[in-house]
Amino acid sequence: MTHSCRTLRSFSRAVVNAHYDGRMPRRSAEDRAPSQVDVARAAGVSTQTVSRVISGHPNVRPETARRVMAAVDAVGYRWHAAAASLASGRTRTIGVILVSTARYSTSAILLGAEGAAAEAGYTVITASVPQHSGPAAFTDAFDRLERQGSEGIVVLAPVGFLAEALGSRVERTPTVGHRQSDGIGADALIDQRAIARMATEHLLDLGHRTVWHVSGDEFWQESSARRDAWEAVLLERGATPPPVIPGDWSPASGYRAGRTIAAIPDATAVFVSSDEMAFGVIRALHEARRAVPGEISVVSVDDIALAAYATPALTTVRQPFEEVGRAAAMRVIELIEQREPVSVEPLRPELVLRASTAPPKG
Amino acid sequence: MTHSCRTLRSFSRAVVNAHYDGRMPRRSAEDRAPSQVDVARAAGVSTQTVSRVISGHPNVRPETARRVMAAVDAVGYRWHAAAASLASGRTRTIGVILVSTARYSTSAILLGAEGAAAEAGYTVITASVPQHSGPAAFTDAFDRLERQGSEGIVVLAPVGFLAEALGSRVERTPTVGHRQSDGIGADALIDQRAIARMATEHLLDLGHRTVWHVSGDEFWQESSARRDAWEAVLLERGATPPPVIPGDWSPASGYRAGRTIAAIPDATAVFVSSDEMAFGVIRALHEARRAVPGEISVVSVDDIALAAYATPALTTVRQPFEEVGRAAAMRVIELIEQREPVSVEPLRPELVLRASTAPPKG
DNA sequence: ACCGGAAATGTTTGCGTTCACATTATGACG
DNA sequence: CGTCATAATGTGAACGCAAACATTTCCGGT
Repeated sequence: MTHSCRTLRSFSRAVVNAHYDGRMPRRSAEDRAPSQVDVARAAGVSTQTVSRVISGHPNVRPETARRVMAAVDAVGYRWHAAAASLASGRTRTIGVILVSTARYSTSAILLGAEGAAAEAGYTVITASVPQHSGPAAFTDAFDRLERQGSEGIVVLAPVGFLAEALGSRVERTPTVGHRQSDGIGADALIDQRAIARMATEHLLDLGHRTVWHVSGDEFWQESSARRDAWEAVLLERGATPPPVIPGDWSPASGYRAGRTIAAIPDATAVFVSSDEMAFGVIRALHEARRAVPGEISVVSVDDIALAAYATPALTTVRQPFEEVGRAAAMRVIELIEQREPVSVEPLRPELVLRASTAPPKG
Repeated sequence: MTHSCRTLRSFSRAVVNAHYDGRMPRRSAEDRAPSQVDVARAAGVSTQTVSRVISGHPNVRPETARRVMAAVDAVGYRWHAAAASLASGRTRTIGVILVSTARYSTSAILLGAEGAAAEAGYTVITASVPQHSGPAAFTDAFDRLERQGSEGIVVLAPVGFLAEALGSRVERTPTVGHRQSDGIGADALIDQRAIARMATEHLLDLGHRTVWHVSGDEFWQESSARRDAWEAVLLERGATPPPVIPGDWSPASGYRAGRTIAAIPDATAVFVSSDEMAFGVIRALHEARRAVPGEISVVSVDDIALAAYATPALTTVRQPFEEVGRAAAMRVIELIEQREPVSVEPLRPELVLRASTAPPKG
């Protein structure tokens, strides 16, 4: 790898390709892969007809198509995506920006997006951004995806500064984020406030006087959205919102929060912003001999596969992650193809009742 | 979407593009995006020089490079990946095939691969395959990735039939699987037998007479590799291997297995093939009033974030998922660039001692 | 048999880049 | 100060495909 001209650093990072590594000799005419020209010759038709058959155009006689496909097999032809992109101006590729923290939700959303994209004939390329990155990392990732030809981009990282970080980029490349309030042209994929509302109301409905809250990583917009909604519900119902106990999505942070809660004598109900944190919370409570749900009820968010196998099994608000991914991908594709959205309904979270909540004692 | 010629179904699925959806008008000369020609004109150099600057070739005078980059900014030039691919014959893209089940390991490995690829200047495209798919789904995914220009492919699905399903494909496109025994040209990324060995020996060393085993989904080669090694260790140490209790990686299957184990009076130690299943096992044991690790020790595999927050905290054999992803990506890239492997060492699993194992009573 | 319109196919051109090779500038050395 | 090697730049062509447009074939209605 030879890099030249460090002085260029100050210029558009969006353009420079840093990975020069020697020339690649052009293949000689003999060992070149067969092209549509070869197929056309073998089938006795024009290259255009070959192109039409390959890309599924109508108006080709079945018999001709059959001949062409036979020729394809005979010469071992393989479609060349790059050439097609160059000629057509289309790549049928969407980019996904994800934060590089391994989590169930990450893979579920990505899988959903990939599936939906594949069904629509699109390919997904990914770019990851280190956790807690600043705006620059996001613009870099965006630029990388754009340079690879993404016709649209899904940002699976609802961070507050996204809209300003991306700036005018979102005008030339359709972009979808998690949330409407990102201001990047997408409808809300899932109503985070509804999640917090369902969780908080569930605890209040059970008879708890108030509900404590372990929040997620402040880096994520979900965290503040849920916190705000939780607070709003409490005020609405005449309860006093206790101070927020900060978390960062990790089980370890949940554990720390759990120790805090265990030390609060009159705490009887907690709304924890993720299942993983809830595991930590419950373990801390357990170690402090505070029974769940006997003394303290816990409701969380996500409904990961393990939620049902916590002790006690977690009552949680399910997020349809895969659907979120599907919806995001479908929405960008609609934007790319300038179609009307099939659905503008936000996805519905769902309260899954299990064993970690109960009415307060007495 | 118009589809024609169903009769073509029988021909190479590897070639046909099913997603014709009307023509896309070619953009007129005015609103066409600026190309290297425009930059060259603005900078007063040849397009070749522009190309050299953009792609980081050496042998360009710094002053010239600066002029070119200024022109790039001035005209708003953006590099066109497809055109470059066509001209150079290289796409700098690797494909990843993954099984569409959302799991921690999936995202961790993928993130690792994406990170390593990005560092080497490669882009990652993904194709998912439904869980429990037959060979056809894998070849389809492989073909999809190839048609998009993947220069190499990472298969994150160590299924037994991979080698035969992929057939000669792996000769033209460098392919890396999880395991050496895939026979698809990759070194073992992680030694599954070592995992089983560490887990089993740990329990035996604690003094247990024998070790029961809850296996993973038979679809995955890991399952049988671990089962074989577990059995081998037992025989080696003069213990009698009890019958395998089948699981499928899910917590629910672990729970079922746990109920089975709870009914076996003399079972004192279990090697569970994944942390998620271990949660299910432990819960079933707990419900059956069988103490862990008091009566029954449990050791599992993965060391997911939640492992430390199970009750009791899971003793488990950690798999370095992200490193696996990195190694896989680096290995394909080495194959693509025909370089010698930087390292052929398989990744080392690691036994993480926590609270779910103990010596047998008495 | 003739006509007209649609279906089927062919011809030409251009997409934006990099390669191979050609040429010109630069600088080290005798 | 001329001579080379080497660095720096330029020229022309090719990459494989689809768009646009041109042409031919087909077929139903008269």
